[in-house]
Amino acid sequence: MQKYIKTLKGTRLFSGVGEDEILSMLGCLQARKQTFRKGDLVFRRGEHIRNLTILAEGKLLIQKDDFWGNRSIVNVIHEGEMFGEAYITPESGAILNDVTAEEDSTVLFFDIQRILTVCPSACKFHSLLIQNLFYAISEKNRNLVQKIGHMSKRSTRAKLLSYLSEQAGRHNAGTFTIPFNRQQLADFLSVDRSAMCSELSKMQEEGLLTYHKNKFTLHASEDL
Amino acid sequence: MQKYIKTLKGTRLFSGVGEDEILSMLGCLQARKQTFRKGDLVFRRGEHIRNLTILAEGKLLIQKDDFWGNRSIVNVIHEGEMFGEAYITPESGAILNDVTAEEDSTVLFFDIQRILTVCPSACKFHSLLIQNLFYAISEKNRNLVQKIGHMSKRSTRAKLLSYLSEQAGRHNAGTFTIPFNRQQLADFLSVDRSAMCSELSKMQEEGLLTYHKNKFTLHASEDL
DNA sequence: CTCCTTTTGTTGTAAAAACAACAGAATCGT
DNA sequence: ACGATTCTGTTGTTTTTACAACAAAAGGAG
Repeated sequence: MQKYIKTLKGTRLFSGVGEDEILSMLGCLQARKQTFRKGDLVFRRGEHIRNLTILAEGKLLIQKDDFWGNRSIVNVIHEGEMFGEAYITPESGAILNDVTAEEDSTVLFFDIQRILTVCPSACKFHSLLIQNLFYAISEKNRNLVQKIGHMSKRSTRAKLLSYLSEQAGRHNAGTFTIPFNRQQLADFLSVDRSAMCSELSKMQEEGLLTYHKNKFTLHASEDL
Repeated sequence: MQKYIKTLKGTRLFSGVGEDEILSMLGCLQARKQTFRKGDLVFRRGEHIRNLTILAEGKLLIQKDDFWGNRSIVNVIHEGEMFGEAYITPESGAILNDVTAEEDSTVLFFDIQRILTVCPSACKFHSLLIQNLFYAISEKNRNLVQKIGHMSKRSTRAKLLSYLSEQAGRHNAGTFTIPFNRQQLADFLSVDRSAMCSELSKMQEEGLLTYHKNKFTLHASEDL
């Protein structure tokens, strides 16, 4: 568990909390860890979630398959991010999506009640933790809204441009690497992979962008 | 302000808090109210949000227009719901969407820091309030994921069915009223209005459903 | 009630996406 | 290094959607 203290220090949830405090909080929050192999299911649709979970290592995909076999990738979870937290509340039913390990991954589980309940003997940093929890889930929320922004675009090209320019903004650079392969990007934007591939080709031909594997470079329109 | 105590009592945020306590908390949280006429902007894209806001009366739409003039409705806010909360955090920039009053509306503003900061002299129900805040924003999150579920469907028909069956589930009945007119429903699902209208016609013709204005009835497939 | 505005439904056409099938490239395990 | 598998790109066909233009219905204001 010690091994992940540094990772936790970098997470939204423990932001501002010192390593020593994190160590003591791990006990207070009844932390538990579990490892998953690539392809394993971390949560399965229909499961009831009782813990706050953080990805300590690896990469996860939140995805949903409908009964026509269409897969939709709702979100990617990177190292240090929290997930499944929206389905911990009493009024929420079971989780509606599968969470699968895209790489070998390590997940930490925390007792949510210990975080939400402010007892008199609370750790010194408890209040900060609560604030961080609020900030973290707010960020999730904003990400979902942004994804909706991409998906709401009418054409595949517009969806791609919306997503890619967001990524460029996030990396603060015209060149960046995306966390998806082609099929996954298509599933994320809810478009057909092959159609998306050919659209990417066209855009490259037209000089809008260049790409190789997952590395993309957007070209500014040189008009002035 | 007194007038809205009963409404507040029914909200997620104040769930479990008595009317007397709410009254005293209103002061503690520095509540402020503002009214808007139909069509007014409650928040404008680019604005920085500093308060937790609850809709006390009326109906709001969270929407975004891109520079091609396509409008996308991200969400509806009904009476008693919280909104804009994801953009209060320090790391979030300005809000990315417009929030407009779909009807004459009354909005209450609360000081978020007073909610998040657990001081020793905190109101008795403060801990409950924090828990409720977490639950409320979690619910928002689940709603966004559900919307993504609708939008991820490939065809207009599948999007409609996904949305309508969710609504049926929510109302726990095959007959229900949706909070959108046709244009708004199209903007919510990100499809063309006229195409959607004709798709609805076809579905009615095929006996899948019946509708009149905003009132829909889904017909179970009578196969057995 | 009547006019005016907004909303809803209809149709045809042009554009775009989904789908399917395949070839080439990259990656992985042994 | 090898074959097997997965990933990426290409193309042609079919289906669906967007778009535009208009008619019908509903709702509001005076």
